[in-house]
Amino acid sequence: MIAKLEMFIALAREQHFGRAAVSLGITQPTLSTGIRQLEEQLGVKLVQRGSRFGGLTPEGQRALVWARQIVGDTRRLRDEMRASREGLAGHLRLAVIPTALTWASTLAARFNDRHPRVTFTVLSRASADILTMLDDLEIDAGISYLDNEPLGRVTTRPLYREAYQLVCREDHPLAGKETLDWAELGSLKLCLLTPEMQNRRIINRQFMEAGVEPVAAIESNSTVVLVSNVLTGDWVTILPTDLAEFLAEGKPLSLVPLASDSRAHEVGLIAPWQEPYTPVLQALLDEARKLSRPG
Amino acid sequence: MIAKLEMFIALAREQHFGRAAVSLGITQPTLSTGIRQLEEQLGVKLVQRGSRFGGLTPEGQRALVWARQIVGDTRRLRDEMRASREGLAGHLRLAVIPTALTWASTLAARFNDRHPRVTFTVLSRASADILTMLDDLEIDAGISYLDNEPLGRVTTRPLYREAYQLVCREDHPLAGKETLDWAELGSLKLCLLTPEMQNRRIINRQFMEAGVEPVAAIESNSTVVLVSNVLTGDWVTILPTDLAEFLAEGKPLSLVPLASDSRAHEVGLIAPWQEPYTPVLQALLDEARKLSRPG
DNA sequence: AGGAAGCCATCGGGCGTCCCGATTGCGCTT
DNA sequence: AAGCGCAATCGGGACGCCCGATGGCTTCCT
Repeated sequence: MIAKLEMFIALAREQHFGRAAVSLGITQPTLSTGIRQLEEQLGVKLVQRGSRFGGLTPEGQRALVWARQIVGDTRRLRDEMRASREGLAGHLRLAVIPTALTWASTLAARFNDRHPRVTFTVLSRASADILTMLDDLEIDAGISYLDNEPLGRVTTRPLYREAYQLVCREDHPLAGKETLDWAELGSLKLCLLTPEMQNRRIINRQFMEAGVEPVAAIESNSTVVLVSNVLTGDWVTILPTDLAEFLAEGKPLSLVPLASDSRAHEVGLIAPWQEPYTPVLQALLDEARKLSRPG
Repeated sequence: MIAKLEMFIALAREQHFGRAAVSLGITQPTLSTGIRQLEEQLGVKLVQRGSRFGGLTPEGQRALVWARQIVGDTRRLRDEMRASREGLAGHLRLAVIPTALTWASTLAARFNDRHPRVTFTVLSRASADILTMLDDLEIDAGISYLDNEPLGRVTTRPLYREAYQLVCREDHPLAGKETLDWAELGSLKLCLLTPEMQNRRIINRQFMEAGVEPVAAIESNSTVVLVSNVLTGDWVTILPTDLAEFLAEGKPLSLVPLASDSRAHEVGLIAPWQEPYTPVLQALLDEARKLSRPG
């Protein structure tokens, strides 16, 4: 039964019988009969079929909610029993927005310091992906913006509020200034994250509120691209403080704080809401609370 | 896996391998190996053994919480799919404190009127039993006192507040009085519920606060016994209003309201907390809300 | 102290179910 | 009309589960 629910979840995620089967390490016929049996046991059609996958039925949508809960709880049961057997041990999978990667690494490092037998996978993902990955049980927790997208059934621990810095070469005209207003950046050669990333949308909003409409001539989904671009020419970029300091370290770059928005965007740890918490996740939430920086 | 979790839950409930097996309709060896396999899969000893059942280990206690959740969600998944197949249909099992039985019957009747394909089992149980039966998934909801025992992870819907009446024969000296104080009952021949029932403990407290210490010469766990006793002699009993009116109807009995406690004890529907709710349970909670009587 | 009874673990056999590779059937594209 | 991608179906081998029988241990009773 639980195995079939896992098949169902994988199918809903992949939207494709073959890929779902591969992702589970089974063959397509096995998954096909598994789904059929699940439908028979529940007495409901879960999947719209017509010689290819055609989405979930409304019943399938509802069943998916329960399936995620059941499968998730089963994994949590296993995890907790392993923890009670081996002490705090196991593997935590995190997905993190690019601009919070340095924080994620700090969190993981501190946690591993305290609990050496817990290992980590840290993935860089867009904030919207993080929520679906949480739903699909692909990750155990995420780090993302807390105050924007509808979050759903999750627990959050604030970590910090994003403040932004202009990053430019040391020989750039703006280098060395004390602070800058967003309005002063309207005419610069900007390279920024791609617009599907929430960080970019936040920056866009800041510009809009300042009344300027900048052109990002170079876009990327990687902050490394942004910074290396700044190094090669008279480009500038805009990055959150921590990440800016990290990437600029040891390079001929200058950071200029940007006028900070009083209601700056809050970034924090996001974990599935559950009752009770497994020891590992509880410890991670505790660690995040310790790490959190007011303001 | 789920089957084994059901075995585990049954074992925890029955505290006995043989009885647990019988309650599941399987043989004792099957249950025995099932538990062993569950322990192997989780890598933890769940049950204290020594040629007979010796209770759960601490890990077993924790695992039991998850097991109940997983098995409960699985049943809810099935229920909801059946509901979507056949409309609101199914079976609801309620456990109800004896003094609320008339309310339970009203609730069940109204609900069945609106949703004819939902059938009911209504059990009369002590309030403490109701909570363990909820935990053990033996019932879907209960009706009990809301403001006394620690309730745990449940949802509640208030139904009414208990007010008490003295029940006596029409030819009894007290018959026909407007009201009575608890203190005036100290010397009467009382028959009351047995002390393990919470209703009796509430009544005891009322007496204690009134400064009298009555002797219940006849005790029973059935309100029918109480009333039939009142009928046969110069006994009196004390019952909540609704039940008193119901049992006294058509009999030569007289009801006298007792000075009501301002913080009278609240009685209501109790269902396991869950997210989301199944359609049937949601409908029951809605019905209870409609039925609820302020005051 | 000895016998009996209760309780849980283990054993061996029969049956059901699951999984896989191969193949078929369907619909869309070219 | 042919090709291709996708999901369903088929047949066989293996694994796991359940049962009845049995054994070892403890506890209770006499």
